[in-house]
Order: sequence, then C-alpha cells, then structure tokens
Amino acid sequence: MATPLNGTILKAFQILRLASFERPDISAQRVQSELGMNFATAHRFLVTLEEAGALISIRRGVYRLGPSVGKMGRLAESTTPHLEAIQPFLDALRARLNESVMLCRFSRAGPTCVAVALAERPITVAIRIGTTLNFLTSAQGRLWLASLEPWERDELLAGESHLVDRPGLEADLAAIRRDGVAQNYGDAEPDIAAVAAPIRNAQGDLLLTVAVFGPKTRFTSDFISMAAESVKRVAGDVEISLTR
Amino acid sequence: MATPLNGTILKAFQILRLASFERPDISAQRVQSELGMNFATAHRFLVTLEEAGALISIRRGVYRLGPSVGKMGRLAESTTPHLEAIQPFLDALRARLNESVMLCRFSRAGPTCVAVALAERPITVAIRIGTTLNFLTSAQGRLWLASLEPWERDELLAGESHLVDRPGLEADLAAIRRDGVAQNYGDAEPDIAAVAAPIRNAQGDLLLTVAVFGPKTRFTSDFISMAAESVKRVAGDVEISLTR
DNA sequence: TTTTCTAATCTCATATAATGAGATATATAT
DNA sequence: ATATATATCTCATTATATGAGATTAGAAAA
Repeated sequence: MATPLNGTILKAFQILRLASFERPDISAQRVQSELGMNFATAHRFLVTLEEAGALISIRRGVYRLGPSVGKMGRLAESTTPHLEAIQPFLDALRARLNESVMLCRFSRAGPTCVAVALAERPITVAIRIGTTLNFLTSAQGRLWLASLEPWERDELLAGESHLVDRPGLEADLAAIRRDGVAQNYGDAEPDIAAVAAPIRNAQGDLLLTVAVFGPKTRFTSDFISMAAESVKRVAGDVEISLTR
Repeated sequence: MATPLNGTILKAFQILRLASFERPDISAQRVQSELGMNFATAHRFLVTLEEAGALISIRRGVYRLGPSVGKMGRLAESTTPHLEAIQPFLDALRARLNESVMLCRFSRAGPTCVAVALAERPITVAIRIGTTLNFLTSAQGRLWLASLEPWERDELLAGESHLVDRPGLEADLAAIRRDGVAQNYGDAEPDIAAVAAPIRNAQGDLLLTVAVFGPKTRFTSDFISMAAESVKRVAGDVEISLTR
C-alpha cells in the first residue's frame, strides 16, 4: 500500500485511543507525556476533536469521549458488512456437516442471527434471521463474552446477575479463548446443540460468529470434534476472504 | 475560542459522518460528490481512516465504520462525566419537591441510575445506584427512546416486540419530544410515579436524565405539573453548568 | 483579599505535511 | 483479448500544522 497516509489523522486517533474505562480522561499533558507531542499541539488536537464532536470538555484542559462517538459506535455495530460474500462459506459448511449453519453478529441484546444455511434433511432445526440469542446460554454469546473486556461483560450482564455463576463463567470463557471454539449442548434450548467459532478482522476484533447447530441426539462427541475443526477452518477461510 | 483547529481532522470526521444506517458505505466518489473533495485526497483520507481503525474496507474502494469505532462508542457510553458536579442540583431539587431525585445515564440494557438524592421523609422510595430501568415502562427510558433514531429504537426493543404497541409508543414519544418531559404513573413499578427531563450537551445529544420519583399517592396532578416545571428547570441549569 | 504559581490557551514565523493534477494499475464488461 | 471506468499512486507546489514563546485563567497559599 503506497498511498501516503495523513499523519495528522493518525495522531488524532492515537489520542482518542488513550481513553480507557479505567482512565477515561484525556489532557494535553497526558498526550504530551504518553505520545511525545508538543504541549501546544496536543492542546490544539484536543480542541479540534472537541469541535469534531469526538471529545467533550469536562473541565478546563480535560476531555473525554463524547456521545457522538457513542452514536457512531452504535452505527458501526449495526452495519457489519460482507454477508453476501459469506453465504457460500456457510453453504459449504452445511454440505460438509449435513447440519444447519448460522452466522451471528453482535448486538447489545445478544448475538443476532444474520445469515442461515439450513440442513437439507427431513428433520432439522431452523432459526429465523433476526433472532437474538442469549449471551450466557448460547455458544455464540459466550464467544462474544470471551472477546469483551470485563467491564463490558459486566455491563451486558447487568440484568442477569442472579443467573451468573462467576467462577464457572470465567473458567468457561478462558477455555473458549484457549480453544478458539464454543459449544452448547441443550443450554439455550433443551434439545439443541451448537458449536461456534469466531470470525475476526485484521486487528483481531471479533466481527461475527459462525456456528453449526442441530438436534442434540445428532451431536455425538465424534461429530462435535469434527464440527469444531470444521467451523474453525471455515471461520479462518472467511477471515482470509475478508482481507481480500 | 481562538485556538486554531486542524482542518484535516475536521474533514476526517465529516467523512465518518457520511455513514448512516440506510447508507453505511463510504467511497472516494461519495466523498468527492458530497463533500466537494478532490478524488485522490478523498481516497487518501479513506485509506488513512482504515489504517487508523475507524473504517474497514469491504471491497476495493468501498469502506464502512469498523469494530474499533464500536468499541470506542461503548467506552464513550460508559464514561459519562460530570456526576460530582451535578449532585448539588439533585439535592436542591429534592429540597424543593420533597421527593427523591435520580440521575440516569444511557446503557444498552436501559437507563442506569448513576446518582440519587433521597427524600428526607419517613416514608420514601429508594433506588440503588446501578439499577437499570426498562426502556418502555420508565419515564427515563421513554426519554431515551424519544431521542434515538428509529433504527436504534428498533434494535434496542428487538427482544420486546410482543410488548410494544407501536402507534401508541410513537404518539407518546412525539409528545415527550414536544413537551420536553416524560412521566410514568405506576407503569414501571405498580405504586411508583416519576417525572423526568433530559439533560443535553451543546450539540443537542441526550447525555443524562434527571427525574423525581415517589409513591403514586403523592403524585397529584398539581404536584406533577409543579414537578415537570422543576425538573425541566434543573435540567436546564445542569446544562448551563456543563458548558461552564 | 491579594499574590504566586502552574497549567492551559493563544500567536505567528517557519517547517512540514497535505493537496491535487496527472500517470498508472486494476477490475469488469464486451 | 480489448476497452472503459474507477481506484490507486506519484511528486511539485501550496496550504496547513507545528512548536517556541507570550499571554491568560484558575487554583492554592499567604
């Protein structure tokens, strides 16, 4: 890629990335010391970012991410691309495993089904596009939880505190991160099993989940092993195709 | 404000704001025609924004907001400032109305209580900081719904479709936008009433809600009228103090 | 209240980075 | 294979960003 990049813009985003949950405040002093920028330049960046709506001034010299960023973030999460291009991968996975396959994106209410390849068998499990799964009880939901920072997780699960076995969940999420795959065996629906893998972008952010699902009786341990291998392979193939 | 602003950064955010739910794709051609920018410059901005993580390339020449923006947006929504400065306003409102007062911020699960001033009466209603209210049934929730775009509202309410009387809700939200205040009278909790008003930033984005709440029996129509006036006044005062 | 100090904000000459015209590369349609 | 449209790249010129130093604002100390 030989197109020259605008250094000023890159610096602006470096500054925005200084904000964290633990330390949301951004000041010119902090920009100076953490990014090695001249103080007056840092101040000008902050004032500009305020004017652009990205930051708000909470007191003289101190800024935080503003609501416009929140709005833009919600839009980003609602407009995940590439669905048309991914359908052939879902179809191939369905053919290989002879079970239904679905693709989910993130939503605040839980992983939301955005594409499906239904098994071509007389008895099968179906799901409607647009269905939102539960974070805690679905394989996809656990993949998302495993990808989030603890504070984000806490926030998402705020309404379900009474349902959460914390040490069990943390152990489960650690295993998911280690294995790169998540399962459920009747947790979300009594007779349904699923095996799900993450699809990430070049920066390592979780974009989507791909999962095979079907009647529990058909998910023998041999099938689950094969399915885990297959969904991970397909997820990897989708990731490669997304970087084109 | 005489600090010069960085025009390059302002342009970058103009570009990002081209993305919408109906039209999430951003191309150099679109930047050229909608913002009057030279094609090569527009292309360079897009490539830079991709490198900065704000955009992802979905195919040659076409970009969308990326997951990093989503992450930043979630952080923005979790780190609302000013709470310490607002407490005296809550205390004054409580003294004036002799009922409890609470401040709520936005969260995906619903308006979340971030500050309280409890009524100094023997019989009162209490709420714990951190409590999340329901979007549909709380006055604060309806204020938030009234401030959102239809697609955002639909997304938030996705899990509650069966509960939503759409024409009734739209009429209610239109009235809330017109009046600048929202009420609930036993909708969220059977014996609790509340009157809530929005606190906005300089750009008009809803930051927080301030509400008075208490036992339904004490919320006579005279009291509700007076409370509506008072919460709106306090909300305005808070807004002025936020611009300092 | 006044004074002092520190950090934030502002100004402007200079340096550097951004711009845009035009060349080149790529993908698609024929 | 060729033609066309659009995306990507290059580089001389121009415009904008930078940073040193001056000024201002606000908080703390006397």
